[in-house]
Amino acid sequence: MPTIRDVSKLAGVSVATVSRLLNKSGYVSQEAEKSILSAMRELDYSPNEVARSLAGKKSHTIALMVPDILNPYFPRIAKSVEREAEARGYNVLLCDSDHDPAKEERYFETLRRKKMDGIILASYSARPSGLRELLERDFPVVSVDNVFDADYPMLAVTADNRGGARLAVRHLAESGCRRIGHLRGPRGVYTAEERYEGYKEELLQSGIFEPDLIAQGDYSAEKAYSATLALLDRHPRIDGLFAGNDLMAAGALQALREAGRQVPGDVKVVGFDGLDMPLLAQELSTVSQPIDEMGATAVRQLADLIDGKPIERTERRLGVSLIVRGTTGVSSQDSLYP
Amino acid sequence: MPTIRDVSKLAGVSVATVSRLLNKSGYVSQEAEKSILSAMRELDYSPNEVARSLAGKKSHTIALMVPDILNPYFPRIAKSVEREAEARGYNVLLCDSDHDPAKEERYFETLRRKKMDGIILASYSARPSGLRELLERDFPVVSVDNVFDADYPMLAVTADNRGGARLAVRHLAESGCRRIGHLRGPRGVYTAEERYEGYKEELLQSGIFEPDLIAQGDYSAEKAYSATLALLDRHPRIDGLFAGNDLMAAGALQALREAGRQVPGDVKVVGFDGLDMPLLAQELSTVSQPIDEMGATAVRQLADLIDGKPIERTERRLGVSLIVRGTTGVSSQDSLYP
DNA sequence: GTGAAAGCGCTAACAC
DNA sequence: GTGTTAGCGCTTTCAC
Repeated sequence: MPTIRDVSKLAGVSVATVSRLLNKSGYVSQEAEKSILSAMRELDYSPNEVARSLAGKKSHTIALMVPDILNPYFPRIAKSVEREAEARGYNVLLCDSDHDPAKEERYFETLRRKKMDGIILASYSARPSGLRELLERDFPVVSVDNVFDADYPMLAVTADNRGGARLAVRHLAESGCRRIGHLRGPRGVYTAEERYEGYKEELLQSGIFEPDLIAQGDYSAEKAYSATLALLDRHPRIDGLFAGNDLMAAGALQALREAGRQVPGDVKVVGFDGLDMPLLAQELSTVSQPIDEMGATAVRQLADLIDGKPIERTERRLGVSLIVRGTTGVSSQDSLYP
Repeated sequence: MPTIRDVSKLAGVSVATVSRLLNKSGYVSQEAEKSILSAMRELDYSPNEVARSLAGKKSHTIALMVPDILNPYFPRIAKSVEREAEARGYNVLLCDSDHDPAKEERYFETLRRKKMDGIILASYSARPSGLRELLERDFPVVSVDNVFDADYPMLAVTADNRGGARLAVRHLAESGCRRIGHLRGPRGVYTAEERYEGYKEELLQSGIFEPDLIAQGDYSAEKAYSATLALLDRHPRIDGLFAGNDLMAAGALQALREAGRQVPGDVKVVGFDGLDMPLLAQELSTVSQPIDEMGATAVRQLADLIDGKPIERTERRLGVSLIVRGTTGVSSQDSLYP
């Protein structure tokens, strides 16, 4: 593999000049530039980014930490993060913690060793100690769709979970539901708590809050399925259901179907996320998050952090919107496909 | 940040000894080990992987190139690749080409600069010139779910697409279908051609092959939706449909529903992939690929390539299996959820 | 405008 | 068993 030295020799200049041209730093005369360029072409030179990183103290790589890339929410995040990152000259290292705190900690150490320029944290484990250490070292980290407590001082990009939940529940109430259940996400997970709060607030305000209509889920369709069956068993007359995310809404729909409940006739259902899953997306009323924008915003914030630019807000909360479809009463014949 | 030199000083040994311990290469005495370990702890030392890469000629990172991480097939690949890679000490750089040849080429150049140890290619663009260059330089590359022609000599891990297609079509025929259509994948894409061939072979053998029952899709649900509507228009009496992948099957199901066709009553449908999408996975009969195994196998092959181990087979073809569910006649009440 | 040279933090001979 | 030292390929002062 040809090196910068080979190029400099062939071009009859010094490595410093080649480096200047490469990085567009400092002056390089027309003729020097010409001969360097042709030397590069002739040698098929390609700068060694590893050496650049070592000397220049920047790896031009950021890490994306997710709990499970199979959860369709995260490919959405990954897509937008990758896009924005690539556009800004960063590459993305995919870290799937697999919901395993040990693996996550392993990754934090790896990221430190690999001198990542920053981390987009789309994971939501409790209190990763590796993360605390990184933060103490002023490692640039931006959290997406999650807000940590004060022990973990970092930027966060989130959606308006509380407001979205209220939108969803209000819509159910306005559609005539009086017994509105909630299939909530895991305890201690920020978004789950926020959505639960929104649900509660709205119903409290309407005077129809009933704590026993809440079922515990873990953001997975499987758990949602069984939790919904149990909920139906306890409260056969439930007529509305706000699921903490679309995946759980899918599990709930399956359970409702098997329990012989008509949707939206007997029970109306609203999800959260606005994922674009085949079949599901045709039917499910949901609260849509601007996931792409969240990913892109996170990268932008991270890039500013890395560049040492002043950060105006430490928390960015993006708006959500209600999408009304078949599971709350509109004809399910409507198609998303053009 | 403390360096290996700081550790060696504090431990009262040379950097070489520390390096030996770090890499478990060469002998290190008990006492040296002890003092080094405590020095590391005291300094909170973390080896600089960038420097290791430069000196040691290995980045311990592989790239995963996908055309679109939003297509649910690719998170499956990503998951298994990441898992196997992490277990073997490699990290994974996510490269989403976005179906854009220019972006893909940009990535090939980047991967060369970043000294990736290898590439898992789950992309399927025609003839990337950047890839040819990498191959010429003996860059380790393993292709998943795709086989390139002889100009691109590399290992490949695929599923038995042809056999799977025959399984699907035979199942439709045995279920009583006589006019079996095919919603095929994009021209020139290896898996699409293979599945098409299998479809054709099986029907030719049964004596019910009819070329006009073939509709062109592009592996997306949207295109499948419109192509299916057009197909139904041309051939209202179609009674079976083999979709080239599950995403297209989803689009087809939507079209059939809107066209007023009963599934599986009027038309039976089989997909390909065995994706685990909410709702869809409850109903769709499909040919299941061992995606996890394909990803893991690809990483294993790649690791062997990187380590210079002898490769026994340049092409690995994994078996598939038919999963019969609601869209070919079994009660759609069956649930995948426990 | 350009070049010489000192690192960046680590590995790997090679010598002891 | 351990230490010395020459790189790995690049960036970046600092002179000229």
